[in-house]
Amino acid sequence: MSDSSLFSPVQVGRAGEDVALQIEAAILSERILPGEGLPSERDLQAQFKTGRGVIREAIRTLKQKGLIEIRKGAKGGAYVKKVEVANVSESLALFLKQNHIDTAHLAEFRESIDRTITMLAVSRADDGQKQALVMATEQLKNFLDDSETDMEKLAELDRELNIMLAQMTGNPVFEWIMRALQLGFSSHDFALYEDVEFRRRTILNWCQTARFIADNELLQALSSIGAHYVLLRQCVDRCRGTSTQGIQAV
Amino acid sequence: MSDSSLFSPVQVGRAGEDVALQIEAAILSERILPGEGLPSERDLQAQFKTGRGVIREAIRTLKQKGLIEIRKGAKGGAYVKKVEVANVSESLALFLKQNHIDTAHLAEFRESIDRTITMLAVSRADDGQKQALVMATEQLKNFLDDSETDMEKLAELDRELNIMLAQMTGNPVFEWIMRALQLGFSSHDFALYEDVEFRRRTILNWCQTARFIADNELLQALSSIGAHYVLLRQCVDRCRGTSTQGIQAV
DNA sequence: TTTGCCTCAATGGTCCTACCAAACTAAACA
DNA sequence: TGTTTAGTTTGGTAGGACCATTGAGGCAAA
Repeated sequence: MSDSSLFSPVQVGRAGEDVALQIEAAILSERILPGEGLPSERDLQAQFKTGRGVIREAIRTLKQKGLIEIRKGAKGGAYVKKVEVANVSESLALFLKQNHIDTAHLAEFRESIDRTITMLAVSRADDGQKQALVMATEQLKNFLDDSETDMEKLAELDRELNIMLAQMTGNPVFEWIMRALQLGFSSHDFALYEDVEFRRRTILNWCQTARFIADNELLQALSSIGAHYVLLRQCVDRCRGTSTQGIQAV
Repeated sequence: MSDSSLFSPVQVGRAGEDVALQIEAAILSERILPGEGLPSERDLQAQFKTGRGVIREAIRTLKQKGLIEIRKGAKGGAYVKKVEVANVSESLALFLKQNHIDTAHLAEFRESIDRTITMLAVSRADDGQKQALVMATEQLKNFLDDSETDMEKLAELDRELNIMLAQMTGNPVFEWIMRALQLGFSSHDFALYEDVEFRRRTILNWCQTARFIADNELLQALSSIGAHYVLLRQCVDRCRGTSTQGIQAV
């Protein structure tokens, strides 16, 4: 599976950490490439001159970090893989959840990211991408009058739209941040689509935004983004306040 | 340490995952609060009706996630703690590193964040905070003509400045993102301070930016932020290109 | 009483051995 | 030739044993 002289026996204390660090270093320095497999637990046990439990804990750590995946059976073992955005978002979500993030602060952050993304998308995306975005928003309209709404599908579409927009910046970092944010707390966005009236407005707002972007109307697109977050804030307020309160005009 | 009926025995397959999930759920639902301790490994082993190895692997997973810390000896065990930003940044750094992020794309993202932060800081921070920022930048000047530069100290100052600015937005999300970004790849920024000429310009740029912010000169502050990234790009180009190439005028 | 030392028990860290379950391989067989 | 079956590899689990660390409580000396 892999070279034998890559690792050295463990010295003192926290052997598990040591093993994990050595293997992680081997992966990060690309001495072991994604797709390749580590030696079996029993082989590693021999190479590191340690107990199998130590190896298993190290493997566990690396798996948690997203650096490897584990397969059972013959030809099984730990296989190096590329770290996925999902790992970052899980970590982020955990942090946000345990630290009781104010949704208003989160919304403000997302709004700022959205505005930046919109600016970059308008100035960099080609006409094909912009048309594709408009097309995608048109699909949303199918959910306008659908009484028995498939929320799953709707949320999925919304997510794809956000990511499509992020991709149009030509900068993958924005796409990743967007994916992390989405995975982290899509729950908040759900609220927007739960209520019929908010759903209608949100969908129409998406269509409007896409059209402005396609027409290179930056300022109007930004304005439309702003309207989206006005909707979001109203929705959050409404869910928190007296639930029978009516929707105020935008 | 903790209630006895919190957990239930494990059923099938991946017992370790199951245990980890149950404990994680108990932590996230705040049935166990930060500072409190989990039962000892041997107690958990009894409660979950499983082997000690399984418990240890679960504990390892939670430790990696940053949900608990582990102490040895009497009164030792797993203690619940708040997830720290460092966990998010480590995860982020791992992702960025293994996916070979283009520094130009990263810089663009950081620049956009910096601009947003600056806008919010100018409009929300009180005069005290703004003065404090100016004061802090003045400290940088001590490093202007210092021949034997303490890079550690300088980098630390730079980091604190960025975080101070992020705090001035009044939105903790920006502070956390900034911390994550800093921890993730401060290495790139180091380059700016390595070269004497770049260091001089960067320090003066910081002072300028702080003054503009203190004077509520938003546009000029943003312009100054832009200049910072022009410097950064030049520096990166220079390091990548022929190393003897001179610094072009800004 | 106070201080310093010592012992002891609790607990995580490591090692080992055994067995089970899954999954791929190859031989045996129809 | 195609299918079934037995074997082998490998991770998953169980349980026991011992070590190192650490905190607490007791004991003795000042």
